[in-house]
Amino acid sequence: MGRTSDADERLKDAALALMWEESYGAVTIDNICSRADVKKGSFYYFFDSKAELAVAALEKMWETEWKPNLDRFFSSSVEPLTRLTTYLESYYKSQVEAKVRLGKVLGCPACSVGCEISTQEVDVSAKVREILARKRRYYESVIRDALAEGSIEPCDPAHKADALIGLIQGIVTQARIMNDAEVLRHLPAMSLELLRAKQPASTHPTS
Amino acid sequence: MGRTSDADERLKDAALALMWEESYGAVTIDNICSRADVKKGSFYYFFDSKAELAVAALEKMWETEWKPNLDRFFSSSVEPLTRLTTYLESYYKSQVEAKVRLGKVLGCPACSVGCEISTQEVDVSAKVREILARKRRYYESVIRDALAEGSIEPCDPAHKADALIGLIQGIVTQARIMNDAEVLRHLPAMSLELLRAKQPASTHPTS
DNA sequence: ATTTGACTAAACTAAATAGTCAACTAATCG
DNA sequence: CGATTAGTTGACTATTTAGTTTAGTCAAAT
Repeated sequence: MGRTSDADERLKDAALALMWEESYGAVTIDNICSRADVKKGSFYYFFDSKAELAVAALEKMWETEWKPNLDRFFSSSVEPLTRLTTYLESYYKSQVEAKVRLGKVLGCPACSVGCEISTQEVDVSAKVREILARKRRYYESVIRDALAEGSIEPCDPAHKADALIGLIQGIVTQARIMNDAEVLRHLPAMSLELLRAKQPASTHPTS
Repeated sequence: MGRTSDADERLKDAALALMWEESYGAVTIDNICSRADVKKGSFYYFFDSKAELAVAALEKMWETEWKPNLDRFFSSSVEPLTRLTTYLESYYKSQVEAKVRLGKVLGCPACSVGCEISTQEVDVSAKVREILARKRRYYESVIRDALAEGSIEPCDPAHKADALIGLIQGIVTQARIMNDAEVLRHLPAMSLELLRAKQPASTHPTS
């Protein structure tokens, strides 16, 4: 009953976008409200703090963006290594697009925000870790499937996943720091090499 | 003439420590002043803004910490791959120590701050990039020397350096996000594997 | 020893920011 | 319809923050 609203959704969208384009600390509640076209009173009607909104925004991002996207690319019907390379290629493209649209390479919001606030905001950190752990499963299953299929050299899947995640996150962060999407261009090939893929696998030519 | 002061040095030290333990955005000029035991009037006597101080603090960090440390570990008198592994092992130890001392894994200040402010503070970003580029040379020369020596499989040194830096930075960031220094434990071994070192090389047992 | 310039102290202003509140509006249900 | 619940608004306070000012202190060079 009563009236309904999507102001809370607009707030989550605005918060995510601003934290991503700038940083958690640089964004104020006023900024978020004004971008969402919501008054401060309404903000506090829905959320108690910026941290609480950030947690909700990250969860929404997972549910509406990351998960659907990952499910699409990491479908079991696709060859394991192809899941990975097509995903990373699309990642590269999306960062190129962001650079064109905003003049900035934004990288990964979970990693950026997580790195920024891990020593401060406990709840936000926990949500970031949770989301990164969910994403990890996709990578790990690629490795297991590739291993079963024999398309990569034998290895310990958990350790390889650590290394792969590290490499990807590191290169993505590098791209943000350098504000240069081209850093991401060789990421598919780098990943395959890290995994010791037996064949070149279907990656599009990369220079 | 006139008197001398080390207030500016204390400000740089305080700024670096705070940005590292928390984040660039979470730290205020008042925080820095109070940690450095310097009054705001003196702050503005030496620096125009937090950004300017941050640039000076990062440069000081390079000059007094990073460079001496890197020169020590990456001495040409040491076998190329041993330079890398001993450096990474000491990195692991220092992060374990930070965790004990502060209860927090801090990661790399240049990467954390760089990632946080790359879309906002132009001057600080430029300094971060400069410092990361200087550090890159040490990695690249390890790769070239290892290649010349035949201790790693043939590769393109520049591309390998990209991947190695990505991996290291990614794992270090991961350690900060997870607040878990153990993430760094296998970094020496991971790096050797990424480089395709021909022998196990002198790494202490890991796992 | 005095002068000069480097530095400090503390109190100040102005702006930004977080957070509150009570009155208001609109949708829904009986 | 009118009552109820859900959401909105703008004006409000209190605090934090950046940045300024001015008078004064101290150390070194002459």
